[in-house]
Amino acid sequence: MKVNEDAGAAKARAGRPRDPRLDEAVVAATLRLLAEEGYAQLTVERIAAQAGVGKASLYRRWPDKVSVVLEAVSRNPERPAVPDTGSLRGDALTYLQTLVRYRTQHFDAISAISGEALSNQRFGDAFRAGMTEPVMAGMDTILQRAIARGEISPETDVALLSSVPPALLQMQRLLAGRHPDNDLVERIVDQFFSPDTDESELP
Amino acid sequence: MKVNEDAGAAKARAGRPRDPRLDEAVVAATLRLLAEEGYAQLTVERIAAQAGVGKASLYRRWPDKVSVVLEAVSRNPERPAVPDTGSLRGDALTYLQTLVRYRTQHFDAISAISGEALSNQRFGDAFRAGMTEPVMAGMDTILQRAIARGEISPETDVALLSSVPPALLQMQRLLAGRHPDNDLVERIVDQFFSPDTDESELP
DNA sequence: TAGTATCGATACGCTATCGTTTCGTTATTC
DNA sequence: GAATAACGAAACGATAGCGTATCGATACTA
Repeated sequence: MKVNEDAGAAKARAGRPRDPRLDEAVVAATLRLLAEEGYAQLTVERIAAQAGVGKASLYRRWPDKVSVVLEAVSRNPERPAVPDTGSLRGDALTYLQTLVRYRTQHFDAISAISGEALSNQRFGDAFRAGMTEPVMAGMDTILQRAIARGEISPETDVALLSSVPPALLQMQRLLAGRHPDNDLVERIVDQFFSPDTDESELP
Repeated sequence: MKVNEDAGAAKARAGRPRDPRLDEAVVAATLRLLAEEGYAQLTVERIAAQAGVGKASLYRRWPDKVSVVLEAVSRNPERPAVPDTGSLRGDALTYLQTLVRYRTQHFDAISAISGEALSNQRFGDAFRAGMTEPVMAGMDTILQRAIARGEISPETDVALLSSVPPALLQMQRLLAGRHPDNDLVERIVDQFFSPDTDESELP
């Protein structure tokens, strides 16, 4: 079932080879424009100009504009390691602060296409690939460990609780118009990931 | 400081008067198209056709397409009364179930412009007018009452907790692709608006 | 050295859609 | 009944943006 001589080897063809840095430049430019100006303002010409790339090179790699956008937002950039500080509060704080620090632009770009995600299958899949996978998976791990330690009830709705940080970070961004900061992360952790600060179990 | 003869009275002019039902038809059509097909697919021609209205009548009322969209999403439709069942759990359950039942389309329309809200001032304001005002205000009242009754700590971050239901309902809509139902509302209420079901204060 | 594929730049054709205008008709005031 | 303004329908001009094609230059294979 061999596909082609160079399908696996990926080398040895006549002509000038493609510059792999152009792929990255286009993706980065797309994310930046999406985050800063929104999907409605996004044009192929502006992506190419922002990336310092000719339109032809872009269309050599992707069949149309939508495909560029979908790949850009569903690519998973550097994923922060899930911390293991020994407490739910510590883990959540560390993880969320790292996320906020390194992935603000990516979150904004995802938000910029969220409107289309409701009515368009491909955008919905890209939204999930860019949001669920990298964010909620980490929170899930953190919560499972907290349950194993006995910090929170085994009946905790982990899936629901995992979606609280990304949902609130995005919502506060929309409501307040500012990027989330460490203060907001602390409020979220205090309210939702600090077992029993005000009620019980003080031994 | 009189503006015009009929500015306040709003009547008594020559010629056929405008039909106020057309305003409603345009707004309703805009919300429906936004919710079902997204902002990127929205055109003036389709709004007019969906509303059964000529384009001229639309442009007689609004200066451009953006203004139509902004008015449609920031109008506040029927606002459900804030219930007073005597418990946080009962209030939250009743209020959120009513919201989910009656305002799903409006929420989806708001989501459809949320991408633009990040990068465009006017859309940001419309998002807040259509989301913050009608939803979080009700949750705020419910939580203040719960604090007064002693159901939850006075140090509860009310603003943050108020934003959990709309944020989670929208997020789950994006993640799961289905409209929120009573089951999801119950999970949210169980997890975030049911004081101390699994820890303490059983007398 | 010949052949080929990529590069940025740029011109091109095509389509979609905005916002305007015109038409004959209808509702209201004077 | 004359004047006026809104009504739906439809044609219109203008523009923006997509995706393609062409250019000379460049980088690689054979």
